[in-house]
Amino acid sequence: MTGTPEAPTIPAWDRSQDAGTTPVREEDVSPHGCTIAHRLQILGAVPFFRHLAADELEAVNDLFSAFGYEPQETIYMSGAAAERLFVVAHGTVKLIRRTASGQDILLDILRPGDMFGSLPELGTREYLEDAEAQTSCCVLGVSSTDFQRILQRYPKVALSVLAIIAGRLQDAQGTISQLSAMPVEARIASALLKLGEKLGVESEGGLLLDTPISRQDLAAMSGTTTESASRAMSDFRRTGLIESGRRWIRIKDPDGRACRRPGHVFAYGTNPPDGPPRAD
Amino acid sequence: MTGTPEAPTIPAWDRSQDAGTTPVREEDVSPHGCTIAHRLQILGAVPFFRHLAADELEAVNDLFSAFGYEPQETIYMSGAAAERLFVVAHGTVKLIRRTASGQDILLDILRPGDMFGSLPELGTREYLEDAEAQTSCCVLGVSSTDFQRILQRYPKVALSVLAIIAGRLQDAQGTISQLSAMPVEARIASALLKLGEKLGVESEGGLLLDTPISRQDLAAMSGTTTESASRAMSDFRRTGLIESGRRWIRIKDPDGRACRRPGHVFAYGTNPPDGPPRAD
DNA sequence: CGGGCACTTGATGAATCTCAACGGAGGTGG
DNA sequence: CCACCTCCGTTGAGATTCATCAAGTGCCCG
Repeated sequence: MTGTPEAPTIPAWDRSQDAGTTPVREEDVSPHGCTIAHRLQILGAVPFFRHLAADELEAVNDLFSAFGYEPQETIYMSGAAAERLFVVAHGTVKLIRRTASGQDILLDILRPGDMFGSLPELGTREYLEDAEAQTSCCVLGVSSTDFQRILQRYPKVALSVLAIIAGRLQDAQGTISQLSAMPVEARIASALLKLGEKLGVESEGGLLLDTPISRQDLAAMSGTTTESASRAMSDFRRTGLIESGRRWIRIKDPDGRACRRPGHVFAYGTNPPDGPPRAD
Repeated sequence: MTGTPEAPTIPAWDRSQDAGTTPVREEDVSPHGCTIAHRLQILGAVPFFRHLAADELEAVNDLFSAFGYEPQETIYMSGAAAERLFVVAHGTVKLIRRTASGQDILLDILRPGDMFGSLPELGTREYLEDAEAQTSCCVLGVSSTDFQRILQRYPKVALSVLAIIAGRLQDAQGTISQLSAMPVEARIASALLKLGEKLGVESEGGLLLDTPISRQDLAAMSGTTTESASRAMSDFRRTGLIESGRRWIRIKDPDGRACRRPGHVFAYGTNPPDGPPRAD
């Protein structure tokens, strides 16, 4: 019993606005966001359920349950039995690996429509990472066995899930090569761009990361310390590449009109668009 | 046209034995290893085709072609159109990301039965990594569209592939946390244990890595330099943990009777078996 | 028998972690 | 509404790991 949502905690819908001087507005999570009526709509928008017929979607929907979490609350912990697969409905969720040395690694930040948790037929019977609510959020959960049945009944869903997981594998491999080859400042820049693509919303002055990202989050994404992350961010701010404050960040020139020049730190993309210059 | 095996190169079956003082015997790759007759047997042993009926397997087999490569030969390069999926039949294959800084990252070493290359329905239309023959090897290739059809026709295959890719994602995430959190020596030790699990064969005196692994390979797996890898290996050798020579390695105590004690470098496993000790 | 490659080892310096201290924002309780 | 307190972010100085540069050895192959 270590955080598996068998007995879902009370949703914290009544959470007061966190925003002060922050330009980041908290995702508006209202109680009816997870009512049975709306879950259909949410599941229907999930990439791998998109192609299901209405009645099929309804059948699938019956297998899911909703769970609410408040910020920083644990959804599951590594080591717990991996018996459930989740889909984010509202808010954002962090996937974190805790290492023996006490250092936390932020593997991913998930938005509505993203899946996480246990994948069926996977050898592992335990979660290998922690899942934690980053914002006030609502997730839909299905048992592994039920999801397994869904995959068997609707092959197209299985193919979509495969594509998603394969994409994540590619991303992870990109992260591996960055951790191996790039200096801290470039890794932070790369993390910012990745977050921008994923969570950015256009605002006057640039891409605003629409969820509270701390220096520690950036450090945990980049395999460094909060101090180093802070130093890099200060540099970027001084150079005018970003604006930032307490748990909010705006990337001033995401498209790289001024940034992605060769030699510049922001030139490091997530995936090199063209063939890498071999060093023969 | 940059290395896609449209026109497969001549197999180099006649390659003379590389073994000198090395205890690593080259995989015995004979020409008939890839004859049509034997391909059925090979494909039937592939994890995700194992459950196909004989006639189904035969139909699938017809879609594959065999390609032979000699050591260090490129199977495909990153940036090339990703239009083919491969399965290793004989030998071993390295997946390598080449970074802009010229540093190579060794993502994986693949054994017979392992798949690599393009996954269908995946957004990417180009390979993101290089695939290179590590030993003399034979691979079976199928076009992405044909593989897509296979997946659609045999849902069980799709589920198996999903499980495999999901497992690789977990591994990759483990690597990420190691690169982020562990010092060089521990990363090398961890790489050795991973290789041991994957490529090790019992031999008197310990687990012998049954494929030629250079210091540079270890460095590229661990995100460090050949010099650092060499220093770590020298330490391990002095401590009696391993034996090694020119492109061969024997792990003397893989089960960790003497090694996996707490505090020891070899205590770092690939995935922590029990809940991580939080540093609260 | 010569050259190249894999490996080793040492010295140096740069990148980055660690430790430490400080300022401000936001939230809490009086 | 103000005082306090905690957490986030910042910055500096010192310690440390690690990459880099530079030789040097032995094995294998041509």
